[in-house]
Amino acid sequence: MDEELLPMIYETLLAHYGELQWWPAKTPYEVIVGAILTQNTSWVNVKTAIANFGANLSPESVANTDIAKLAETIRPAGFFNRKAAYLKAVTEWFERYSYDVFTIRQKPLSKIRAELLSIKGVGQETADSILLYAFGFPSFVVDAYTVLLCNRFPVETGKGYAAVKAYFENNLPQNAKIYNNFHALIVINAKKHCRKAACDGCPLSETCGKCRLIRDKNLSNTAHIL
DNA sequence: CGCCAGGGCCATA
DNA sequence: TATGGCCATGGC
Repeated sequence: MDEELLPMIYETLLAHYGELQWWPAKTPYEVIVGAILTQNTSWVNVKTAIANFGANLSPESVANTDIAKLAETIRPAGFFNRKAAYLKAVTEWFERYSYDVFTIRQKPLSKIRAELLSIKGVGQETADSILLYAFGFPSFVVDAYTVLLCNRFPVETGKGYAAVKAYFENNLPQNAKIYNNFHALIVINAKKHCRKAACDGCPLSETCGKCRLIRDKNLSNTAHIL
């Protein structure tokens, strides 16, 4: 509908939080591990699981770790039996490139994305998170917070992961740095303001449908009292 | 106590 | 293609 709405949301969040250049991880491989572990799981639990690796958070170490022990290491992240198998699978894929991010970055985005999607345990969001945050490809990440945001603004993205992803990529410059920041900003802001009725102080309160709803309700309550 | 968190797989229709 | 059950922990 409004061609400028999405860029406006981005600029508003950027002005409020600044450049994030995100993913809380020290290495690309740690991004990969985090992307698997955070599937339907709070980041607090993921942090605990990652801390359990100690100095063994490397693809070589994971490849050489017994899967039962790996599962025990990541236990706090939940779904640990499945995720241990997923970590093994994605690490095997990474090994095909000798754990070398530079080599991967020379390949076409579409090829790497297809390979990631063929790995058991790597769906679209996880694939895009890895592409964008571990490797720096311009591949927009759609998550639950992104859909939440879209539902509260008059943006006609269409339904399904691919449609939402395409909407963002078609209405923003195709730029990894912007995709990186925007998704990070969406997550940070949603965690801070979209839970319960925590719209107070939300930088998007002027245009967000839910923020406006709550504001109008409060106004009518006040008016009623007066 | 129940709900849910930066999903994805698999069986079923 | 589209649901629904399942996986599991920890914070609130």
